[in-house]
Amino acid sequence: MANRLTTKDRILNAAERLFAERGFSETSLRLITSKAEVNLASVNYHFGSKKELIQAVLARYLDHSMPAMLQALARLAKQPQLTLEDVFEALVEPLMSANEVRQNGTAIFLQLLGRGYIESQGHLRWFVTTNHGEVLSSLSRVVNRAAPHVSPVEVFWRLHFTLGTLVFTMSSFDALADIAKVDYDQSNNVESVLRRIIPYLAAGVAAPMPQLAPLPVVES
Amino acid sequence: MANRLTTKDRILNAAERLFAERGFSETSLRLITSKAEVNLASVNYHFGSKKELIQAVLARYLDHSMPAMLQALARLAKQPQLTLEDVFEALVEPLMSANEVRQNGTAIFLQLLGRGYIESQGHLRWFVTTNHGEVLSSLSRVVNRAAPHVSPVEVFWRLHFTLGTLVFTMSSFDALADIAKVDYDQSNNVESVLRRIIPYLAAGVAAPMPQLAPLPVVES
DNA sequence: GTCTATAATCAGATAGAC
DNA sequence: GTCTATCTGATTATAGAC
Repeated sequence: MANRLTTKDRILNAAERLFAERGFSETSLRLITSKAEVNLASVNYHFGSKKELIQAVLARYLDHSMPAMLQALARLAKQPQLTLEDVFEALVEPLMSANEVRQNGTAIFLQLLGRGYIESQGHLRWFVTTNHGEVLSSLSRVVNRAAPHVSPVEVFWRLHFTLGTLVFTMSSFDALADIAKVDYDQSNNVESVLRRIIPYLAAGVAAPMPQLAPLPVVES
Repeated sequence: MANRLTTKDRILNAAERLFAERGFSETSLRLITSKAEVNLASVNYHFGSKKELIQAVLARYLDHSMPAMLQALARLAKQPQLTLEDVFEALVEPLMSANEVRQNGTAIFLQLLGRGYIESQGHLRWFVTTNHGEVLSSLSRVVNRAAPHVSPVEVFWRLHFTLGTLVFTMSSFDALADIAKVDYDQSNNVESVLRRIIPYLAAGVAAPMPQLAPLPVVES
């Protein structure tokens, strides 16, 4: 034992890497336990089921980053003047703090989040929104104050557009960074991409309201 | 037979719906063939394997929409004056033309595309980029002309941010449209969301260049 | 082309010895 | 807590009759 992590932690560490890289359903418990060098049965002993392991992996990041997010948002709420760039800038640090959980934690966290939303593992979406919905509503309020010309429902849409930008980019981070290096000789790490993304998000969220023709009836 | 689609088409139709809704690996051939009301073995007879079925499903949309995209881009390239809103507006119609392939085709197409990129089914990424990479490079050129203050490498990043916005939003379309209806009493269909997304994308792509500190060595 | 039947594999979960 | 061995069920794919 001595200089070795507990079995539980070895499982969590191996699982989060594999889940982020390959997705939840593409990652078998057998693969996890072999990478973690622990016994297959230990997953069920420590976590009960694969579903609960997935939630435990995500919880480790959510419990760490969401409070940091809320704090940052609370600080922003007190600020008298507020631009959208300020808002998104302020969220980088809480996101980067996921690197304290683990090396490359920020990328892993955002990849897991994206996979959680997209693999319609119903239980995950429920798990995230019921435990951490406050972050989104708090963010909505701050954004609304920084961009008062954007209606609340439009803020709702644009924050989800923003989430899509973030998680998709992080899911493809390795491939995209490779192309940027090969085709444009530009080096990037997770933080540089996050900062590269900020002006894009800020400008997008602050864009003029769309002019939509009235909807025809029915259709979905 | 008479008034009944061929077995091959019945499989494609059932498969694309299920793949778009649930993802590729979460959709078994058994589920597909039962929804399509055809025999399980017919998938392998007509397509050879699940992998090839996935590619055939995507190909039907790519072969239809990508040429339309290229035409729209060619028209744009000839235009003397060009704004980014023009560019993205012009792409809505080719995207909506996927509805000619099938009811709700646009949403299905974008969901499939997103899942193809995110479920690291390596073969799919390769399949898409080798067959239709020209669309991206053509789009890059047009965008670069409409927003000359954005460097080519930044255009590269921002178009991928844009792809993320699109596919993530469409993957979550039903859930998001539900929330917009319940919480904000706002009805939406696929086209209205696409048009809602345009100002966001246009503003994001046109945003001022990021000011980045020089990168430290190493790190990924 | 379509069907039944089945092969071959792999998944998550568990019983029970230690 | 950890291990081996195994259960149970699902999956893709195929052989072979019709």
